Amino acid sequence: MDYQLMIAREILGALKDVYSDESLTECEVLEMLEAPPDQAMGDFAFPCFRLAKTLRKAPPMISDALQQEIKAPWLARVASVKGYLNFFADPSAFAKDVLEVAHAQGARYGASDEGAGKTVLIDYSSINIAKKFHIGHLSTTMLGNALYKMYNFLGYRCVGINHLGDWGTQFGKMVCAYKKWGDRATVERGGVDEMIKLYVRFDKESADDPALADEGRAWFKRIEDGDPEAMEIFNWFKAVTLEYADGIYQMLGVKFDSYAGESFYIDKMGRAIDELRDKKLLVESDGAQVVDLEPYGMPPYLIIKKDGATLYATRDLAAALYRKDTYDFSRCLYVVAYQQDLHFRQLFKVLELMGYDWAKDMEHVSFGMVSFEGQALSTRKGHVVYLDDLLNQSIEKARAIVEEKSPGLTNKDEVARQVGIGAVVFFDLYNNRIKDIDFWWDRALNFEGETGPYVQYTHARCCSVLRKAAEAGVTIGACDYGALSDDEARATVKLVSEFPALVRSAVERSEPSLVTRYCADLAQAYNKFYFEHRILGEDKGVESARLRLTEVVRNTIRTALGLIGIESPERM
RNA sequence: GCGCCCGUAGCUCAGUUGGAUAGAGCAACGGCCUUCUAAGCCGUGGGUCAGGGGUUCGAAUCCCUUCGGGCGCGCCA
Repeated sequence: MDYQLMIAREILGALKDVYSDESLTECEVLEMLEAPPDQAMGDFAFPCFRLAKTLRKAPPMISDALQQEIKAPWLARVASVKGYLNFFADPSAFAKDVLEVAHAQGARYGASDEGAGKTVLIDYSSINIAKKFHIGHLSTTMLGNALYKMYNFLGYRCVGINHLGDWGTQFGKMVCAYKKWGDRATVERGGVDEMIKLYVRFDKESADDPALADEGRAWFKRIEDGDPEAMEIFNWFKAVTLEYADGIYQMLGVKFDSYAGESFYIDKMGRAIDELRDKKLLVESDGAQVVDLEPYGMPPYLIIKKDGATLYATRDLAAALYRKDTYDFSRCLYVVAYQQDLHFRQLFKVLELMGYDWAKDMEHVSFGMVSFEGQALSTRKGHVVYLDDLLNQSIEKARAIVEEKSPGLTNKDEVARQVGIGAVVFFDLYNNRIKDIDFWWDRALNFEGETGPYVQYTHARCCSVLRKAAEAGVTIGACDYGALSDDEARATVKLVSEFPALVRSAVERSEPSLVTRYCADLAQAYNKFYFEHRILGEDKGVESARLRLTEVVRNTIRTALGLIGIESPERM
């Protein structure tokens, strides 16, 4: 039963009976319902202020009158307070309702098939070839991963795309450097680090050797022309980078359906350019071909350079067209840092000017910058934190704590990995994505308070209670839901009831942090409940109800953590 | 110079899209394990919601403005 809907109907009925007012729709009343700031004030609230105008009565008079009129067996009481109509659900009936539904749906609680038949494209992580994975790449990777799982949870078909940065003159330089100074075995052994060394050396030496720079450009030309030797080296570099990245993706539990990156669109740009030309959108400006966006208050979108070469923007446009043709998406998300805000506004506008109404289905899911101890990240200055270092340190710390607190565990390595990585991912997804993150080791590796380990710990604690119950031969029988009328249980049940709506809200706003916060809130509510109330060994009905609550909380935490890409160990 | 974003407790941040007394965590101090995991729970202190004006019954939230910070503004990606 949907309490908010039932309450909305009661309100509508009372409005009709008392004032013969039928100006509000069910939907509008539902929208107006809110939660009181304090649980003691009720479970749901209806502010009567907006009605004052149409009814020409003071809000407190309206709430008083409506309060007199509303009675329902599933409502413990209705209070009229300063213009608010506060509804108290019968705690027993409410708990029964929420927990039985959640229990019945199990791991599917909160899920749906509302997205059935629709496809969502998510462009995230999008690493560059021959570059290391550092903390600056974590947000796009984990945000995209979370959105993928969240949309999936609601029944959408998702396509995760790692739009590789695998095109540009720098790769000519790299191949050139390899030909000059590199050898197969060294790169094979050193991987990406070795490629970077080659690139740095090339950069240094070409600075005062124009001939070398030309040579680099020539090698890129060979890549463009599909020269076998150049391609072999280039593709090999790509494979090595992907293998390295895959190690990190595996640690993070991240997967992609496509690795079609920039190079994939090289032969697909012509169509985009032709189309722009046909639609008379391409104009010449200082020798370059651009789409004029002046009427929309934006700088021109550069499609072809003076020298005839294409740009990143050209490939992004080609990619958008290709993706729509190939996947017929209903939404297409770009999980990219906010620096590229203008670029995407331009891209979407150009698509709109091309006459594609699906431009409105595209969204730039932007997020903040990462700095390290107050300073901008800089690979060149060595002012970076590589992701494998971060994850490994976190796992190491988790391992030490597991060793100390749970020496008897048989799967310490697995738990340390789950907790260590969970801490990092939770930290990354904890704040609104638009916030900049200043990375400090002690913050990222904090395992206390509102952190991943805290939530995982609560999950393990639930598991432990349920395990103890099973070991003692206790099963969940008829529940005395009246036993869940205390403040702690009510708060916990309320949070459980809010989970399905919360997931939708997180998807609507492309904001996984809502789920992260929710995990912390639910864990906190349960921990308070756990501290105040004995679960095992109580009267059968009470014990059953509390076990049911414990089981549903465990499931909900596991589901919620799963949505943001964090595992839930059963012991820790 | 122009555009976009941000400014809430000492620090990091929430704040249900305009509602009731602005909340968490960290840090500090004090308390709680012979009973279900103390990676936990409770308590104390801490606020001109950057400043000013406006709209509204009602503003941290919307509008204007000033200040402070970040990012971006053609041949990189």
